[in-house]
This record gives sequence, structure tokens and C-alpha cells, in this order.
Amino acid sequence: MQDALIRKLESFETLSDHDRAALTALALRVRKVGARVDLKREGDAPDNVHLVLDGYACRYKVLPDGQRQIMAYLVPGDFCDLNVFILDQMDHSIATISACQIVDIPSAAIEAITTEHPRVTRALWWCALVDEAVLREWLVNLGGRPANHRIAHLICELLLRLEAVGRVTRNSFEFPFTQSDIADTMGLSAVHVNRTLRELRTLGLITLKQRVMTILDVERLKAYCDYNPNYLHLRNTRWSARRTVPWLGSGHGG
Amino acid sequence: MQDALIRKLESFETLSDHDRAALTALALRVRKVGARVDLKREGDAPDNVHLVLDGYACRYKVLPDGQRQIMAYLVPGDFCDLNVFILDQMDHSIATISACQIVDIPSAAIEAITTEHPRVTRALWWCALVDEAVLREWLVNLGGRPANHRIAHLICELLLRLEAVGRVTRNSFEFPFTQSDIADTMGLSAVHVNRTLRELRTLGLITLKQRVMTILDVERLKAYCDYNPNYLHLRNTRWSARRTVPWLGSGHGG
DNA sequence: CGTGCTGTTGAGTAGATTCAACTAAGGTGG
DNA sequence: CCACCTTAGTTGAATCTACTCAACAGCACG
Repeated sequence: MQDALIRKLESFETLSDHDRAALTALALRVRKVGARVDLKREGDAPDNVHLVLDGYACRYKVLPDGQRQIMAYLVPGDFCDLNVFILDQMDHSIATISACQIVDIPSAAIEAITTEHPRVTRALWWCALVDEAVLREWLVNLGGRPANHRIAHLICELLLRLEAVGRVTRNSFEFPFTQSDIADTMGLSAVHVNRTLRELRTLGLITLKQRVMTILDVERLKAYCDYNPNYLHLRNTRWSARRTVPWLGSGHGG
Repeated sequence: MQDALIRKLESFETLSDHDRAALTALALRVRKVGARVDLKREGDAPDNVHLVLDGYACRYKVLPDGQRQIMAYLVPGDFCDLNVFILDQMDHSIATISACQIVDIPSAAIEAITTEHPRVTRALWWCALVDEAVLREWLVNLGGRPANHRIAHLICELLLRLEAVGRVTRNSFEFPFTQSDIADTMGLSAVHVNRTLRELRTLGLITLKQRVMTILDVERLKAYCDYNPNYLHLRNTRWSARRTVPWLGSGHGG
């Protein structure tokens, strides 16, 4: 199950065996990290690039009043800090949610792969742009949707992102987040998250037990929150948006 | 006043005359666009790179129920779409707020400048990372702060960003946003924005008339909303965070 | 001199919060 | 093996922040 990154990249661009081998070679220094551990703290100087191979992590900030805001979920195949080496210091922290496998990649190794593998370079660019698009969609979520749609939207997004890295089986996936985590993500109180999850359960849209989320009716859940996956820019998956020009795969990667 | 971009980049990295000349040469095709005009619509295919030379614009999305969510303000010196040429289609729209001067830059010109000017390349990277950091901070704003702090925070951010491009005089700057714009930005109703602005005026923190925002007491306003400018990663300005290693300017741009 | 957009203010309402009590589950040590 | 402790989840009641609806004032524009 170490191919999360490759699977994700291939949901955008078809890679050659050579490309895949180069990516696999990045995962030399794999490290196991427990749940609820800081990988990086706000103010730290960037060092290596970190990649989540397995498990869930998040970006977060803590406000002066102690309030925590989670700004991103990092799932297998996601980079923690692909480009931050430009900056002097982290402006947010990164912590594991569940136990994780993390790869430390020297930024020189990233530079090397990008000079030799144009398709991989394009795909890494795509990663960064999608991360930003997800951030924008979360902003829409917090700014424009009520609590029940907000949480449904998050669940839809996780389904698609996890499916792109092969972590979904029969519409079920690992869900190690506590209700407090979701509250700090969605700008809600933990109590209200509890009631909202109950609503989604009562409506027969999801079940959630033993840290496993199951979506009972994907189409109904998507309709419930008007979910539009275009911002994930998935191309080679069953969720890909219909396009006028299905300019698929085998890119000549300029 | 065409040097907004250069000024902004120099708040991160000192540039040579040669670098500056190359950047100035980008602004060939300048275009005037009226207020409230779409520059790009969701679903469009990316074409050129667009740069705001003068005026204010925004990124936004419209939800199925007609609700508009603004996700970013673009001020002089900001790129609309520095890297989106990787993607097949825009996942959000971009519109002017006030009348603007926009430069259309062929992506080839960007590629050319980045191969020849490593300091400029680093600085453009920095732009993209700061844009993302601003987005994260906005998420914190919507998720974690009450309406009054939220709006105060936005005003503080605009002050710093506009100061970095020379658009602030005696703590005053152009503020062409309507209260509805602010509402759609901050996830509030226009009525509540009105009352909140009145609160800030009553507290003697700001004045706002004839589309000009004046901050009466910058330190008090920043204290009011616990403003921390670290996410803007400004280095060569009076707002720069104190650093242990002031590894300033004249970077050997690797 | 109306028309439309922006801003302002009041009144009633609703969605979400806080506080609080309590249950369930998991882990630890005697 | 069970008492104990801690964390996560659940539910009720009261409160509050922010919303909706509505009316109106100021101003620009044709």
C-alpha cells in the first residue's frame, strides 16, 4: 500500500514505468509516527519535504485564545510541505491525527526528479494546485454552507480523495477524526457536530462506528450538499468531470 | 505606479536592476477593465497569466442557491493565475471590484524569465506560497473568529498588503468593496457587516467614507483582533517579524 | 425626477453556542 | 480481575450571535 502518491498522480497524468520507479525511490527514509504528534510547529524552519505514506494528518493553527483551527487534512499521498523551503519559517503547524508512516525527502531529491521527469513535475504542480483548490473550497464551505451541508461536503471530499489513493472499500474508509477534530475543522462546536452527524445518520446517508465511515448512498449524499468535485481536478477516475476535450493521459509533458 | 509587482517582490528578496528590467518588460499588453467585470469564469480553460497592475479584483464562486463566496482579494501586484495553465479548467471565477489595469502575460514569458532570473523565480515562488498562506489565514478567520475580529483582521491584512505595494498613505487606502462584498467574503450577512463596521467606527478604530478606509490607530486595531502578520512572510518592510537569522537580501538565488 | 444601488436601522427569528450532566469505551495499576 | 481514570460521545436547556425581513435614507445616473 505504498503507492498512494503514484496512484494519486496517475489520477491526473499517466506515468511511465520509469517515472514510477523514480517516485518509488523517493521513499527511502520511512518513519512511523504515533497519533496526535506534531510533525512541524509554527515558527519552525523548513527542512526536508514530508510525505504521508499512510495514516491521516492535518494542518492547524492555534489562536491566542486557545481555539484550534484545522486548515487541511493530509491523507496518504499528500505532501506536507512540498515547496515551503522558500520560506524562513512555518506559518502553521502540522500534526498527525492517527498513527502515520511519513517519508522524509531531501529537497535536493525533489529537484533531481523534477529535472529528469517532466511528467512527474507536471503532476507535482498539479498536487500543489489541487491543495490550493481544496483550501478554497473549504473556505466556501465555512463561509457559505450550513453545518449539515458543511459536514456532508467534507465527507464527500474525503471519499473522493481517499478513493484516488485506493483507501476506500465499498464506500467505507478509515475515519480517525474525533468530533472535536471535525468541530475545529468546520468552525463549529463539538456539540453541534455531534447533533449534525446524528442528523446525517438519521437520514440514512452515513454510518460511523469504530472509526469507520460508510456512505450508504453516495448519490444522495452528494445531492444533499450539492457536491461538485470539479475542484479536485481528477481526470482518470470514475468521478472525473465530463469534458468537451477528454485530452487524456500520455501527455507529452512539456 | 506600475511597480507594484516589483515592490511586492522586493518585500521578500532584493532584486538587481537586471531583474527589475526583466519584470518591467512583462507589462507589455496592459488592458483597462471596468469595475464588476469577470476576468475569468469557472469552467474556462486557462490561457494567459494575468497580473493586476492597478485596482482591486477578487476570486469567487457562486453556489447553486445563488450565494456568492469571495475567496481572495487581488490587489496591485497580485497574479490571478500564475500557475493554472497546468489545469484543464478554472474551478472558480475572477472578477474586478473596481476599475483595473490588467496585464496579459503569455506563459512562455513567465517560463523565460524564470530560466534566466533565479532571484525572480524564488520571488514568484514566494508569491504563490504567500497566496496560499493568506487563504489559510482566511480559513482561520471564518472558522475561528467572531464577526468583529474577522472584519478587523481583514482590514489589518489589507493595510499590510497594500503598504507592501505602496498604496497606503498615512494609514489610508482605497476601499472599493461594498458591504455586500465584505459579507460574501466573511461569510456574514450584509446587515451584520454594516453593524460590525459601525462598531469599529464607534470604537474609534477606523473611518470609512467615500470608499477610503483610514485606520485611526493601527496598534489598537491589531491588538483588537490579535493580528499576527507572520503568514504574509514580509521580510524587508517595517512589519517584518523579528528573526533569529536575518538572512536578508542579495540571495544567491539557487 | 424617478430608478436603482448602497447603506442604515429596527424587530423577530433561527442556527449554533455554552454549560452541564451523564454514558460508553479504553487503559492502568493494585 | 476489577476499581479507577480519562477521553469521546450524547443529550437537554438556556443563551447568544448572526440572520431574515422590512422599511427607509442618501446618492448617482439617466
